[in-house]
Amino acid sequence: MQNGADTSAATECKRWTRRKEARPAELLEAALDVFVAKGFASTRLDDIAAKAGVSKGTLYLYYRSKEALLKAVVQQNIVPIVANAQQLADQYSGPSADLFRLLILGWWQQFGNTKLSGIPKLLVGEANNFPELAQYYHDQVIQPAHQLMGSVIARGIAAGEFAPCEIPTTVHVLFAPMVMLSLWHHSFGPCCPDNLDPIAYLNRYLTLTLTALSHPNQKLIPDSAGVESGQC
Amino acid sequence: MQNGADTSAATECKRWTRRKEARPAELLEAALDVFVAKGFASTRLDDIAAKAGVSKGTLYLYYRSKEALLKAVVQQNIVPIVANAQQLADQYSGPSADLFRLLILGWWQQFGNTKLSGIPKLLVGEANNFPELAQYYHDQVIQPAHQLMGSVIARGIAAGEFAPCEIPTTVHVLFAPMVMLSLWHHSFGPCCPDNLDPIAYLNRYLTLTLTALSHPNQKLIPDSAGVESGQC
Amino acid sequence: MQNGADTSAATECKRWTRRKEARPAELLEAALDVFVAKGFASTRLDDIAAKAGVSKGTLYLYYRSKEALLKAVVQQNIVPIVANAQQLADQYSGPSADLFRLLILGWWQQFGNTKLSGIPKLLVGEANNFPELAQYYHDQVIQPAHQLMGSVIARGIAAGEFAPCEIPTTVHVLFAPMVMLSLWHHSFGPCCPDNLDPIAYLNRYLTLTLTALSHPNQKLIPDSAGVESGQC
Amino acid sequence: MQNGADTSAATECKRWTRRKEARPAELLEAALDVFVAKGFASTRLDDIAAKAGVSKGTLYLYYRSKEALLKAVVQQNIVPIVANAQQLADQYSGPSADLFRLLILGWWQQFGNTKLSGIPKLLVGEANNFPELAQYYHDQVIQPAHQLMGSVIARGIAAGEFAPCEIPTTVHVLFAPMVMLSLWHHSFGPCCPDNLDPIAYLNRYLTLTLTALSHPNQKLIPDSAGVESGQC
DNA sequence: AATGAATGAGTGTTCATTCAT
DNA sequence: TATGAATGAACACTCATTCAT
Repeated sequence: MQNGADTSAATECKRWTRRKEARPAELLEAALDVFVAKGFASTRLDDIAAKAGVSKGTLYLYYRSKEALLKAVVQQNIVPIVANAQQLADQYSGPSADLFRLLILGWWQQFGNTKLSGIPKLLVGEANNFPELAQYYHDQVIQPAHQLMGSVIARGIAAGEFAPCEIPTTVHVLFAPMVMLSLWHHSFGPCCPDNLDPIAYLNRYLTLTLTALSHPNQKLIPDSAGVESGQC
Repeated sequence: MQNGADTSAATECKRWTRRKEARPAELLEAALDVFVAKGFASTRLDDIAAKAGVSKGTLYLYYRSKEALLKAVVQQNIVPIVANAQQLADQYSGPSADLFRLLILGWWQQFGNTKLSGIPKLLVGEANNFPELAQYYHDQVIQPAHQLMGSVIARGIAAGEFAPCEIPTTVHVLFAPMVMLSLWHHSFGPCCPDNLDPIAYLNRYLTLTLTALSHPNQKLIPDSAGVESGQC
Repeated sequence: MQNGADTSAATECKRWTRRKEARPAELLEAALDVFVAKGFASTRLDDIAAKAGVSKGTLYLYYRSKEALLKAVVQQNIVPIVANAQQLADQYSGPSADLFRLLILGWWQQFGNTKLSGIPKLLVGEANNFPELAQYYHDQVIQPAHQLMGSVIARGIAAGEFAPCEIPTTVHVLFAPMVMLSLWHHSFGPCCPDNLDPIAYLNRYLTLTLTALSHPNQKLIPDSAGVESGQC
Repeated sequence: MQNGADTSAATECKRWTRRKEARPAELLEAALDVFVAKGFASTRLDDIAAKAGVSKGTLYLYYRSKEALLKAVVQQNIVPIVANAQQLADQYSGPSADLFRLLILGWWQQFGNTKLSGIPKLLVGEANNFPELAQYYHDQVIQPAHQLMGSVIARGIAAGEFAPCEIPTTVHVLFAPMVMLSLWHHSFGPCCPDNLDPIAYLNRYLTLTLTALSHPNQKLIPDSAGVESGQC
């Protein structure tokens, strides 16, 4: 339970009053846990209610439907994080590589190493079923996060730290390993003995990424190599 | 019922024979389509049957259950792919960077640019519900694929093309963007206007990756920076 | 909660006192409205509470259950009406046809043209579910009302104004159009463009009824015509 | 079970084939029974299924929803009846009073004395909740039936048998006792000891009605009497 | 081999009722 | 007295699975 507070005897006695205010957060936390563990469709509202220590009906006092619960989980937990990171970047003066590293490590501490890291799995799985939610997540999280990483890279290029490159695509590529770390943790990770060490993974990621960014692009694919798009 | 045609006895006979043998593959293809589009839980067997042009009961002549169908979809489609790639690598002689590039482009043509690319999304979403299946996929696909990429990198290091590095973690990091490309295509991609161009993505990925691999690692994170693992 | 006004202590006090006494009546009025509009089962106590401007819990301070509320609605509203009519009839001296007409018009003004007219629909719909309530309504309302109309007809026959007839059955027949007017108003009426004009209906009803009552019965159905009862 | 046929040994053996065709009718009959007994909202689909001897799921093979079931009950049972009556009237030559009587008695035998007589109660109770259904019933049943009765009265007036009158309103008034007989049967009737004899009721109704129709209207309500419309 | 009618367990959602405040 | 948060039983509806044909 993230929040270690909440339990001094003094506060405890105002149980009823506190409950009412705390309930939504409690429910959301339980919902997050179960959604992440089972996926959206396989989650039973009973499970969430049980985990939150309330009856099934209580859920409906706070959230209109199962889908609304999922939406709330996403909205409540995700949006603030990107804003923090943006602020950090705005105030930072120093080498862009350091800023990049700082942001990645911050991501790890505030998101990746948190139960919140289960959310991307949820959304990837349900994006087709709830396009509106996917859109929301894209607009509120992915797009700003990409924006942020892009601005850091641009900053580095401007300062001559990084080699010039096409930024949006670069960001897409460089974001992938972070997201995959989340997904792995909540999908194959638990199944596999060769458990991935996230710290080693992050260090390696940073090394590779910053090495790549700081060297001029090699001409690696001759123009004639012709990678062409197909169907699908 | 799927076609009103009461065709001639002759063709009827041949078609039936062909049908019988082709059935399992037809069913799996239909299942793949629907599973990928809706996710496991939201897929109705009715939909798969309808798409395959058979009755719902027929599915059970070939597959014991919905879960078995999912397993079959995965097994049928995935296993062959890695073997091909391994063979290609074994026979290749030439620069490791070129081999790397070849494998990535092969992956794109045989998997990423195919409806098979929907499978990772499926498995990520259901790994917790079907650990056995996740294990299977890990053992049969992920592990061999990582093995392969690892051997290519080792080959490059041995030849002095790539800088020495810790291989397993590097592979994890470098595989991530490929998988994410699949996932993106089947989750957020359809929702978002700034549609990602896969070819540009792959080119940028190769450039960044091979640049990083071919340069000695910078000391980017001072030992004192202390990234420490937490809970979760 | 229903109004933001924190009025002065003085009025506040008076209002509260008044409120307390008025509450049951207010609740019943709200209940009547909603029951009539939606039917018993489709009525939510929330709706009644909201309409009455109280919390749902308050309803239970005054009425044991939803069913009790329905009973109270019926009891509170219906009983007084027949008594008034009976009194009117007792005091009346004059042609029986005029008395008949007076009673019908009184019925219209005090009941038919009132939200009370929604009650018969309620009872018809729920009679099977609440036999005790149906019994109560029959004993307290239908039976006395029939009694009254019967006495008026008997009075007319005794005075030679009406032709002799079997009274109880006649009353049943002659009451039907009145009840139907209520029911129509609260069922098909609102759906249909050819809106029934109640006044024209009542006038026509009176004309037909009094014409029929004041003429000797024709022999309309030969004894041999044989209408025989069946099952059901 | 209305239809005494259906059960010879020969037909019985084709059980499966026959079932499929017979099912909808069986379900509708069960639905009619339960709906009439309990009202729409208080009817559980389980009850209908049990009464029909099928599982709950089977209902959904034939009817999309509870509401659709109600609609089907109404459509299947009601519409044909009016058509029959219209045909009878079209072919009849003879005194209009006799035709009137014939139609009323036909109504009794084909509808009033049948479980179908429970339908009006249903519709009156649910008209507000399903306006579309009410509209349908009005258009398909009430309106044609009124039309028919109106044409009979017009025929009588034209032939000099009946006194001239305003027909639509008259029809409304004269239809009421028939409908009420149905409603009574399925609401208060079962609760009350003074059980109404339908045959006596019908005879009395016919006598009163035909007496009224065949005499010139008395001036019963002086113009000054002023029945005026009010609120509601 | 193929069908599709039938099943019934399972789940999201509603709502009358209760009770701590 | 009044509240409204909480409950939990109840029910419509779904869908994987079965099986007589």
